[in-house]
Amino acid sequence: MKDTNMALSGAKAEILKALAHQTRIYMVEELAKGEKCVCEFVELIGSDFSTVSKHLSILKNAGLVQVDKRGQKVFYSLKAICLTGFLSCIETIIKSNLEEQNSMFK
Amino acid sequence: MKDTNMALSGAKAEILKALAHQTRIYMVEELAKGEKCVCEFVELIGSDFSTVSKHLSILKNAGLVQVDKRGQKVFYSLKAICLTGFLSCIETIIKSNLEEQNSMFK
DNA sequence: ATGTTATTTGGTAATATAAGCAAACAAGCA
DNA sequence: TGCTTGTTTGCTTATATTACCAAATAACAT
Repeated sequence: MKDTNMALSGAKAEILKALAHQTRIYMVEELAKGEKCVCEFVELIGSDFSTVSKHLSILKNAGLVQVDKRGQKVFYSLKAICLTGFLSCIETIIKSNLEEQNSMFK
Repeated sequence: MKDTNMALSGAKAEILKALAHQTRIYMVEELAKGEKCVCEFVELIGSDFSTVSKHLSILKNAGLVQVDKRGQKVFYSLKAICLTGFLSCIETIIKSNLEEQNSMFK
């Protein structure tokens, strides 16, 4: 095992882990449409402030989103724009998986 | 919360979870160079057959890799080609994160 | 001052993931 | 038959993640 390569893979895994959660993917997809404040997410997702805030800080710490405080509110927006193409790759995979499943029943 | 959107995000999360592990990212990156048999991974990673086989089956079940049995050996190759661009997006994020950390000490 | 918006910490409890080991099982090769 | 290569299951142990609740703290607005 080449330690340097494995370490790099580990760093990449940390970022992917930040994204690999139903709620956080949903957040990123909502942010792809435009910035949102925390209160909007609280309403949209239906969890309490504490939970929503934790999810957002995980995305922030991974460098995937950025923060802008304006007035009383805190707005989050997408920082890593390439995430959009990223998620469309995942959609391609999901479609491909579904097609294979369907072809098993023909 | 819109249930249909959340369900889709959940499906995407399942695929990302399959990838969000140091060893499995390393495997995908090795497969990006070309196919490899299980025995090669066992030597490369240094875990036993059981562990390596489990990781590969997680990638296979997520639809990220495909299998080709030839002779005594089982060869794995990358199925979702878009994963390459995928991982380069992650690298961009890592570099960006490092630059921000560095600028904090100037 | 008071209310709104948000973050962070601490605690509990449930669930998920991971690694290693052992062993059973299967397929191809000599 | 025996060897190599894999897969799968069962088991144990350790660690991580998640959700929720409560409470302290902070910034801004009225």
